[in-house]
Amino acid sequence: MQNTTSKKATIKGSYHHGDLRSSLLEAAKAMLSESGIEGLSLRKLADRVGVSRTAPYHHFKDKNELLCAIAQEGFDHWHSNAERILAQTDISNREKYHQFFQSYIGYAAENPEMYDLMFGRTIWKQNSATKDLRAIAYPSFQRQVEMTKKWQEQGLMSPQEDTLRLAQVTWGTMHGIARLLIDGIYADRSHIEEMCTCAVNLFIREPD
Amino acid sequence: MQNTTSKKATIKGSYHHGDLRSSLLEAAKAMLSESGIEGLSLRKLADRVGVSRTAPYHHFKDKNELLCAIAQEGFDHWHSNAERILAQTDISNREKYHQFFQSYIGYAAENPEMYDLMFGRTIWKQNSATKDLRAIAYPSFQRQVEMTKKWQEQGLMSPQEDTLRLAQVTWGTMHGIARLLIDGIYADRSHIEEMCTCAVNLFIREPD
DNA sequence: CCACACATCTTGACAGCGTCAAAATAAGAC
DNA sequence: GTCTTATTTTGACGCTGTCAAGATGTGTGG
Repeated sequence: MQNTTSKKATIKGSYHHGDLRSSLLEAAKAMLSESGIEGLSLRKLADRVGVSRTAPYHHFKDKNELLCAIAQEGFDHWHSNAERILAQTDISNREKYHQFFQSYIGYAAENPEMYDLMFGRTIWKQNSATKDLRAIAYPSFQRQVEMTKKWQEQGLMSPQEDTLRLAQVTWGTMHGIARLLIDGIYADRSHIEEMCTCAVNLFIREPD
Repeated sequence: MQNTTSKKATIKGSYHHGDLRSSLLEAAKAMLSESGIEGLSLRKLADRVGVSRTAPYHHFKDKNELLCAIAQEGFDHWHSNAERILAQTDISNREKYHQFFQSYIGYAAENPEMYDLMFGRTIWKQNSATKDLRAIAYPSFQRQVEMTKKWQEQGLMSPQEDTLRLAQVTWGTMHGIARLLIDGIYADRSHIEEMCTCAVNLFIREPD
């Protein structure tokens, strides 16, 4: 959209660069989707924005903090996606769940590198997630559990199963299919719809 | 077990080191399970085996080829595991599937770094898998599809679903749960059994 | 038995990475 | 207008994967 110069002119009350932090985030997101987490180096990022190698360190403690900040935006984006689907009132619960499921896989397929960052080992494996990121990510699963409970009460899902386990299994399925897709293992983008339908058939009981 | 010196003495008809290749593989597997893919560097590996930094390059074209060779051994290990379970004749089909499912998750939980290597993006994302690795990994899913077909015929799984999609979804579920576990996301080792039971309940129809 | 060919291993080098310390620069406050 | 503070840069260190060239040991053909 607009370049950094115009931003500088707009905000004006800023320091040397304008606002390096958001410029870095913007460029980093672009680099992420272009070349993945492995291809995102702080040096190339700084170069792209036009500052020296160590300039980013005054806005992010280290690379991990930058990655967490990017992931945060990813969660924001996905959450608004999910809310929009779940807020619908003119479709059946089954259809709503189907859309939710497919939209989750779709988000992963369309933003593979972002999804990998949000739900991959880079951040979560060695507990390197920022407090801010945790504050957005943790409620994400909590909501999944609550929704599962509601779906059970509505007779959409088996009421016999423990809610937490059911939520883990159903989310695990979405996560697994997403990962198979984005890692290019035995699954193809063109099969997304059929896979989702199949999964929903297994999880959702027929309406009475 | 035995150190390289004794191996050298045993095999004897070898060159400078004995057999560097298998020593490297052995040490690399140890380093992998100790500190993960990220912690496995060729230089530290060479140091550990007691050779110079570039010695490994005469046995593996590059790091990727070494990783593929390790993954191969992982597939071998898992396959023998799976065969043993599926060969049982004294238990019900349902129980057999349950054991298979739980054993898959168990393997991932007990060998998290190996699982990540075998089914993670490091190898598969940019099609960097060796021919040899492909020759072991691809039939692995093929077998999953064949088993799914058999389970459908036996009335264990829904015969209405397309076999390939069903195989993708059920394997996706195993893969997803495994990943949530080993990446430390919203799932705990102590819940493995319950999660597996829940998943099996969803996938397997009650016996008539 | 010796020389030659070859497999194997080592040393040196290069570019890239994340990150720290110290110096330079610009902005806002008094 | 000076001073404090925020921001940015330059220099450096150790780590990484990998290539080129040299050194060394092994097995083979004469």
